[in-house]
Amino acid sequence: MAITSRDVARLAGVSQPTVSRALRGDPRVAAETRARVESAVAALGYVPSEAGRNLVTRTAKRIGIVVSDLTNPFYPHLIGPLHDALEDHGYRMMVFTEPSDSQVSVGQLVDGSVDGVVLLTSDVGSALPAELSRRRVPFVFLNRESGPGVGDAAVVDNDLGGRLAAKHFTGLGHRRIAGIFGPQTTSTGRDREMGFRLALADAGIGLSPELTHRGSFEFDTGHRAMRELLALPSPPTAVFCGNDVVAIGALNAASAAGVRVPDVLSLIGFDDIPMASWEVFQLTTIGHDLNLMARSAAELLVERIKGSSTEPPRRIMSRPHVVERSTTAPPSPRQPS
Amino acid sequence: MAITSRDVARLAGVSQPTVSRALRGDPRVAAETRARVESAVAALGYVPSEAGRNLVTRTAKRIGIVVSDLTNPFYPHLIGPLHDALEDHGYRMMVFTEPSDSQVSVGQLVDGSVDGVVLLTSDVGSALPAELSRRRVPFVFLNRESGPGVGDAAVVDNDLGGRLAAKHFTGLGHRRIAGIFGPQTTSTGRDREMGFRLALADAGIGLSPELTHRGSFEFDTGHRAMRELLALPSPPTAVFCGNDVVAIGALNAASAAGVRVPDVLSLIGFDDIPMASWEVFQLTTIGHDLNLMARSAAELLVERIKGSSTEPPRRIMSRPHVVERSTTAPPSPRQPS
DNA sequence: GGCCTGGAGGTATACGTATGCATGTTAGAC
DNA sequence: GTCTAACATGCATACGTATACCTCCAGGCC
Repeated sequence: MAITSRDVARLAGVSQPTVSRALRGDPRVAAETRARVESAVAALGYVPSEAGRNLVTRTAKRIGIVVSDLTNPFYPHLIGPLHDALEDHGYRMMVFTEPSDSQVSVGQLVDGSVDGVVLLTSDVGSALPAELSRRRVPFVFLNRESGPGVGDAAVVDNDLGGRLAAKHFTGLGHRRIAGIFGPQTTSTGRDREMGFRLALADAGIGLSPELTHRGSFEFDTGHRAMRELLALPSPPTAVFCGNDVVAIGALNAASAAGVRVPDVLSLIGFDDIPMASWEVFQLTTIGHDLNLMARSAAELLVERIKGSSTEPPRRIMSRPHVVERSTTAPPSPRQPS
Repeated sequence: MAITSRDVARLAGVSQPTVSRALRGDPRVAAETRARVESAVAALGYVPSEAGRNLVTRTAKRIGIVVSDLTNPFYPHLIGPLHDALEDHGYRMMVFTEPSDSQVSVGQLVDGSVDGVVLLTSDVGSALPAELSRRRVPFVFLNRESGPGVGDAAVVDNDLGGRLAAKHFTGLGHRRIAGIFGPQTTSTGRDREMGFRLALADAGIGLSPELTHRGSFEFDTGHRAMRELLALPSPPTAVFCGNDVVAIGALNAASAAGVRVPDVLSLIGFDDIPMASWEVFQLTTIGHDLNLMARSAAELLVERIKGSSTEPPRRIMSRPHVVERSTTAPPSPRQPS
């Protein structure tokens, strides 16, 4: 039914392998022959079957992307650049969305249908990376990692980011400070919290349990936690959020409660997604280059695919910085510090 | 290098075809044999090569998704449910992102690497659907369509949605009304504008050029257009936006200009994405079931793949409704109507 | 003018799976 | 006890491409 290279060969009056060679740019085929093949290809509208090619080359030119939730506004900002970077290398993108790594059907990643995998939402200690290693399927962590030295990774210095947030708050004079952190089971959640806590401790400030919230990196996490924080007898004057999406949830809860930001409440997010700069938010945040991080992951993965699998893991860690907007200010004098 | 069904066969003491049959659930293989095969599979960690399978079955169990921009907050709300619906049918998802249909490399869609295609961002008159038809690659339009009867489609009644918006405005007493529409080259942009204009005309209200803006369905479109509308000597009291993302851009511009919504300005969006219900927006909008629309598209496509390609195109059109929140109110008495 | 070199393309085959057909074995029927 | 049918499995092959290897031919060199 479909047109094959054999049909092209017949029309061009050559053998099937010559068609293959002509199309792959093999220098051994004469210019005149190549032209004949190409016109036959055009005449028939021939497109090489990738199944045939995959089988013989043992290569799919496809990369799997494992991500837990596409509707979270954060991930598209990584997946977009990732798609483009992979495309530059001739790879196409297959998306696998499951609530957690452990629910990803490993078979789909090790059946040869992808040449490599990008892990966006792996938990600490996830079994998936180990499984991929065992099967010799190249992979790279992007944004999150499941542990040190497990594999190539493109991440931001989360610890430093947490510290920067803490210093920004303490520098403004805040002392009653809260955190709405990401899950302890994620490297981003854990490291940002750790950096934040350590830098607060340097300033002699502790983080009591009532001022500590944790949850997935979603709008609702920030929204719910902020409601609870505002209901405290003595609410915090400053809140650090695990990422921008959480911060925006918090900001909405504050807005709903009629709490003015930054007058009575300061907020810092993390990531500097485009939404953070929208006028209604003007979110002060810990920024880093998402685009670059995604491209770095693509580069790491492509090199891992090309190179030997025995090279030690590489880690590209970018440096975050404070992006000051309008959700941070000195604590209100009305509030006792 | 990799483990093949032949290795499994050797270990289980059967022939390669028996392994294939055992794994595919062929009733002709004895229970005892099946058990032996299965334990050999487990012992070797065998996973069938999908390239081999694809070649012989002429099927990839993969669906291509063509979308112009993943970072637009709207599309993930379709792609998420779409992914899940396709997965329910055993299909995996390949994402192709290009600024426009015409830049999608058609070869990647007709080389047998996908069994069908979902078109999310086709322009009116796009050549891609025709090309897919010609190549007998099943496809379905989701949200947008390139023309009537071109192919299966899951869409919302955009014309009705536009009418509902107009009626809501006129019902509140607005007479100086503006529109920030989507591109005329998209079915959603065109039909929403048409319905809106027609219903306004029914109420004896025209839409002058100065009150008509158009642009892609992005934040910036709404933002820029709203700035211009607010700079008019006599700004509109109500603005209908092509979709929620545009409306949120407009809302931000209004916020930046210190224009109070809905006191002096009413706004209506389209789609009712989750973001529309955030407290800082509380956007009145034309709602419909995005989840259902995505699932409908998946069903249409799967049936098209299974069935004959000669059946006439089917079109599932869902009915939108007004979701009233806090961006609409009667026009301010200060404003001369 | 024989020999060698290199260019151009053909021949044969492999990739890993699924399946039509042939084969062998066993049990049931008469 | 032979014949047959049904069942379980093996054999052969096809899917469409890429590539190692071989062949053929022309031209240059001595």
